[in-house]
Amino acid sequence: MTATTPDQDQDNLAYDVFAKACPSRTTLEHVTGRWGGLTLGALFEGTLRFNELRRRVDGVSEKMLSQTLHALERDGLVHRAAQPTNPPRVDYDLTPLGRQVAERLLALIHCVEGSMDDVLAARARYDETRGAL
Amino acid sequence: MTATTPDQDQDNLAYDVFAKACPSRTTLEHVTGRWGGLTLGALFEGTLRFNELRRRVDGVSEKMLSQTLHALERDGLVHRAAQPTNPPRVDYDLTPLGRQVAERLLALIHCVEGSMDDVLAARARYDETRGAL
DNA sequence: CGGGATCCAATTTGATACTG
DNA sequence: CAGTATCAAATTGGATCCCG
Repeated sequence: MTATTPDQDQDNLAYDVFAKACPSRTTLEHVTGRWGGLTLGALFEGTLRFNELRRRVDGVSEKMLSQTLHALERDGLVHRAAQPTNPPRVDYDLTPLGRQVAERLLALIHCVEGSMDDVLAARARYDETRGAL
Repeated sequence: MTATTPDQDQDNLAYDVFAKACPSRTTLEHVTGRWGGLTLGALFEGTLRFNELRRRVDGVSEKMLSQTLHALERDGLVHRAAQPTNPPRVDYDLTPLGRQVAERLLALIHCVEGSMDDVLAARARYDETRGAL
């Protein structure tokens, strides 16, 4: 491979989230957004139907779930299987790509959950010293 | 250490992001929020000053950066070192905890960046089939 | 049941201006 | 330089109604 591709040396910077206009930024936002992350997390455990998902992701509205699901489906992270029965039944599950992403996301989530004691302690300290000043 | 702490067996579910009222949810939002993630990512590479950070995180406003930084500092992920010089100089860097979290976050970011070709392809497919319907 | 469309309220965000 | 304060605009979020 000659030097035709500038940024291929070590970091694969074809897409850079730090750049305002990069599409990776919007995808990252779908993934890490308020509901995107929880949705992926829920689906990581297995296939779910719309209302199951809604119950699992505590606090999400129909609209937001629907919207989130569309974005994730469009990005190829979630697969939607609609069955033409009556009443209708639609199953959602992760694509292989979605599974990869969700894995990293869950690692992050668990890391945060596991550090909450430290976080809470830090908050208490911050609030104290700030009030004492 | 005796069995005084109930949830230490395997999953450490003392904090559950899926629960609406759990503090871990707010911390996760600070971390994965629009600017939190990019800020942590930028600081992972090294100490930065306020305006350096602002330049690095393309598109962030003063206000949002300031707000983001406060939240992350309060959560104990970012350390703020202000020097009483003139002009003032303030250095930001990650705490050990922040480093742990940022590592997972970057794994996620790189995973997404590395999958963008697939994502873009999926989007094109989605938009097509949708327009054709 | 699974959602789309709509309307409205609440939040978030971003310029801009100002301070130490 | 490193922020805070303020205000208006953009976005998000939710409740509701409706349809297949």
